[in-house]
Amino acid sequence: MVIDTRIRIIDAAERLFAEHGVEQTSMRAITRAAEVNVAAVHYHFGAREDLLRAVLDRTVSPLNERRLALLDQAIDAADDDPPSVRSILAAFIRPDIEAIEGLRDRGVEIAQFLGRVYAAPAPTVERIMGAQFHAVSARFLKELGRSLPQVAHDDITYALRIVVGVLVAFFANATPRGRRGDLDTTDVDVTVERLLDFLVPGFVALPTRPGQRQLVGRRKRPPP
Amino acid sequence: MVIDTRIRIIDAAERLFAEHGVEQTSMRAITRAAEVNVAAVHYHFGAREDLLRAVLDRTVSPLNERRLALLDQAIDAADDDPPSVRSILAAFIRPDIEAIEGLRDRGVEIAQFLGRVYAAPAPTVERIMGAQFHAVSARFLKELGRSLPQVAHDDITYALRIVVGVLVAFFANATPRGRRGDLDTTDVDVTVERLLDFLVPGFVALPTRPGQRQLVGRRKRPPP
DNA sequence: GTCTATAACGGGATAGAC
DNA sequence: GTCTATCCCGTTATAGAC
Repeated sequence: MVIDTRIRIIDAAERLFAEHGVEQTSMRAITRAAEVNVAAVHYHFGAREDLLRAVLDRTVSPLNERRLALLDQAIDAADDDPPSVRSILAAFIRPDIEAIEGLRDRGVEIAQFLGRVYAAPAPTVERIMGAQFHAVSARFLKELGRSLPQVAHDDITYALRIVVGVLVAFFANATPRGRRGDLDTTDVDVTVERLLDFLVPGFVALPTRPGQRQLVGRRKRPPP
Repeated sequence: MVIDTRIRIIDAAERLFAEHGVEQTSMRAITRAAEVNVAAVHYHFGAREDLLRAVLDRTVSPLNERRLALLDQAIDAADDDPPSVRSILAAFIRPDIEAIEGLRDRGVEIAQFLGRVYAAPAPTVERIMGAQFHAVSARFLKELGRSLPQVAHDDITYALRIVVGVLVAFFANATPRGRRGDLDTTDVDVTVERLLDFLVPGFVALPTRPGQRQLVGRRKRPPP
C-alpha cells in the first residue's frame, strides 16, 4: 500500500464535497484527485452513497458528539441550576467554529460544506444524517426549555432554527483561509463570543408567558 | 399556441428549481413537467443558463426591487432623521416573506428555493445574480451605517450577513403549505415582526466605538 | 413553432485480468 | 487490492423534417 488508498479517497472526497457540494462531485472527480482508479472506490466503499456516509461519519458526526459533550460540561458547571442560555448556545456553536480552523490544516474548507449540509441537505445527506441532527437538536431544545421556562416550546424551536441559519450564513460566506480579511475565524474564542453577542439578545427577547420572570424588552405583535 | 409554451416552461422550471435545486434539475425534467418538447426550450431561451436567467429575472429580481422600494419608503417616513434599524431590516426581509405567501398560489415553494440561492448559490446563479445581490446589500449597508454611526462598518456587514442567515434558516425550514403547523407564515406582518424581534436586539448589542451614544448591554471580548 | 433523431459527452457500476 | 475495459444510463445541444 502506498499510503492507504482508503484514506486518500476519503480525504479527496471530503475536500471536493466541501468545495463543490455533494451532488456536484462525481466519483470520477474524486478518484482523479485521490490519484486512484475509479474501481477502487467501489472496492473499498461500495456505492457512492456509502463513500458519502464514510465522509460524513468522519467529518460531521464528531461535531455533533462534541456538541453534546460541551452541553454536558455546561450543565455540570452550573451545578443544580439550569445553565445559562449563553453557555448552551456556546456548546452548540463552538464545535463548528473549531472545525473551520482545525480542518484548514487538511486543506478542507469545511465551512461551505457545513453551510450546504445544514441549509439544504441533499436527499442523500438527509438520509444519512437526518436522525443524528434530530437527536442533537432535541437534546438542546430540552435544555434550552429548562433555562427558559417562561418561553413557549415553539418559540424556542424557532429560535434554535435561527441559530442554525446564522451558522449557515456564517459558513457560506467564510472566505477560504480568511482571504479578504472578511470573516476572521482564526481565534475561535473571539468568533464564538461574537456570534453569541448577537444571538443571545434574540433569545432574551423571546416572548414570555403570563407568569413572566424573564426580562425586559417585550415585543409587540402588530394589530390584527 | 396552447397557452404559450414559453410561460409554461418558465413555470415548470421555477417549480422544479425550487423543489430540487437549480443544479439538480435537468432540462428534460423541466420539459416533461411543462409537457413540452426538449427542443422547445432551446428555441425559446437558448442554453440552459439562459432559461435560468429568465426564471431568476421573474422570481428573484422583483424581490430585490421591492427591498429597495421599501427602504426608500422607510427613509421618507423618517423625514430627515435616519430611519430606525428596525424599519431598515423590515424592508430587507419583508419581500421574501411576502413571496412565500404569494407564490403558494402558483404552487411554487419558493422558500426552499430562496434558501438555497441565498445560502450556497450555485456558480450559475452566482454569475447571474451576483452583481444584483451585491448592489442591494451595499445600499442597505450604507443606510444601516447612517442609523448606527457608532458601530464599525465591519460589524454591520457581519450583522447583515447574519440577517441573511436568519432568512435562510427560515426558508429552509418553512414547510410546504404550512404542513406540520411548523413555521406559519400565513400572516406576513406577524412573521416579519417575529423575525425583527429576534434580530434587532442583536444589532443593538453590536459593539460601539469610543464616543458611544448607542445603548446598554455591552459585550466583552474574551481575554487575548 | 414544434417535433424526431442523433451527436457528443460524462456519469455510476461491474466483470474479469493481473 | 488494483487495474482496464465496458455496459448502460441520462445529460445538453443541434440538425433537419414537418
